[in-house]
Amino acid sequence: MSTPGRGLHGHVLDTLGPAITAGEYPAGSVLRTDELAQRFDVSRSVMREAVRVLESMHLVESRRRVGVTVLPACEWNVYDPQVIRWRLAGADRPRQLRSLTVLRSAVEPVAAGLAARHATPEQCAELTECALGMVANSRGHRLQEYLVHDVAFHRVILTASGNEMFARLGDVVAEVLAGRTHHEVMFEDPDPAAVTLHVQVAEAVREGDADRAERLTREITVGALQELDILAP
Amino acid sequence: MSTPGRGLHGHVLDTLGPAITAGEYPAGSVLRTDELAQRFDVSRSVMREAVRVLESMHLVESRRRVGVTVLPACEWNVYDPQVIRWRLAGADRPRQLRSLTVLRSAVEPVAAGLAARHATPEQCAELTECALGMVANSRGHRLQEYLVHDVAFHRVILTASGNEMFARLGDVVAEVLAGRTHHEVMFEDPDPAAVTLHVQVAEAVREGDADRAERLTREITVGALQELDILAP
DNA sequence: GTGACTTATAAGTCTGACTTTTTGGTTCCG
DNA sequence: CGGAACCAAAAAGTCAGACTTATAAGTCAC
Repeated sequence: MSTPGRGLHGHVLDTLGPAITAGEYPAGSVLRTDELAQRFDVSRSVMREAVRVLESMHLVESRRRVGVTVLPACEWNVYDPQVIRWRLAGADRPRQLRSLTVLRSAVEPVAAGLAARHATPEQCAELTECALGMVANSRGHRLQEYLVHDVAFHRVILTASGNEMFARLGDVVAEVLAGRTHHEVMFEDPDPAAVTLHVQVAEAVREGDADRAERLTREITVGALQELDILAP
Repeated sequence: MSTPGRGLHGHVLDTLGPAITAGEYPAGSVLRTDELAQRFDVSRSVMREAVRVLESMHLVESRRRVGVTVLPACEWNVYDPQVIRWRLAGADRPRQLRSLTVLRSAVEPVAAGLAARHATPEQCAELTECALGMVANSRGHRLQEYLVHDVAFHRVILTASGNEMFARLGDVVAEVLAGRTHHEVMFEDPDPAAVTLHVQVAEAVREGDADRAERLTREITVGALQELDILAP
């Protein structure tokens, strides 16, 4: 996915990144650039570039006379799309999926409210189209087609909010929705109530009703939380 | 701040990063590694490491026979703390501050609600202490001392939420609060109502009243939005 | 045991030669 | 005139090796 194998250092990252985020090297582990270079059969220059990238993600720290130290998970740049992808591909996928879903539940309602205020006519149209696409594919095991429209729907909401930080979460939401469809629950057709909510959100945004858009989106995200059993007992 | 001058490539980044995020090189601009290396008087290896880091932040893209192309702002990893710092230090500081404040307004109330459910006794105590510290420094131009406790308060909330994604926004919130105190409004003592709200949030969290904690925190963030004139007419 | 000194180590840096990919032009044929 | 195949240049990518620098850790004298 995304941009695989953009050079040798990319290949190294595709191996080291997942290994570190999966906890294969516990925090405090020390690696040596030269040894890694040998192990991956690349030159030191290439290895150094890879380490620099890991360092910019705060996955490791490089210090003279010590080596490359793996940092504790609380230091990681968990918003880096690459890190998110690595973690979703690894062992703590469930944990990551929960974190992201909680984040969604905080952000998307507010984004929907803002979208109701700022969405352009084109975005409103697109939103309606997505909602209709969801309806059209909500029955008969058309999960793949449903997913496409679902992802597009949430992307438009986030973009139309006019907030760049929200907009950049589009990929994250896409990943979560895709993950839900492919690996987790959802073996049968999507919940009709959720579909209806999406249609209503599109309505609210079109009519510029920020409060209603926010409230309805909150219902959607509450549903997402419940699917993962994230709720007070 | 943070980790300045961690090697030559760090110095290059400290110059190139701000320049790019400030829009000094418009999207699509093409740079050449060799030329940059000459300009910064470093070897190509060092320059390449710097470019790799910028690439991992999606600020630039490096392609053979083309060069290093500056990417449009919508591609940037705007959650990267380094990128946030660069942008806050640059020309679109106001815009960045608004984006972050809106993000806060979405995240913090939810985080407070979760904190009410998950906070340990120690965190509750710390929270109360912070609130008291805010009260104690809310009068008599003790802005610096007030800020310290304010930042600590929000950090505890985000951490106590138990969500790693929220916890990592501590630095961002700190940056926003500091920015508000130093550069923007706030030449006089903080709003007494806001101080009271913080005390009440601490109460609500201590009592495990998630709804109240969320509602009160929402009031705090609404205040922050209003300070920046972000509200519907 | 404490402090100053030494040493070994691993990252950091630089240089130069070589490889690979890709673009844009050129040529040749239909 | 237009398109396909070809070629050459440009810039990133890779590698190997020599050298520098910071620093953790060990050593020794006091």
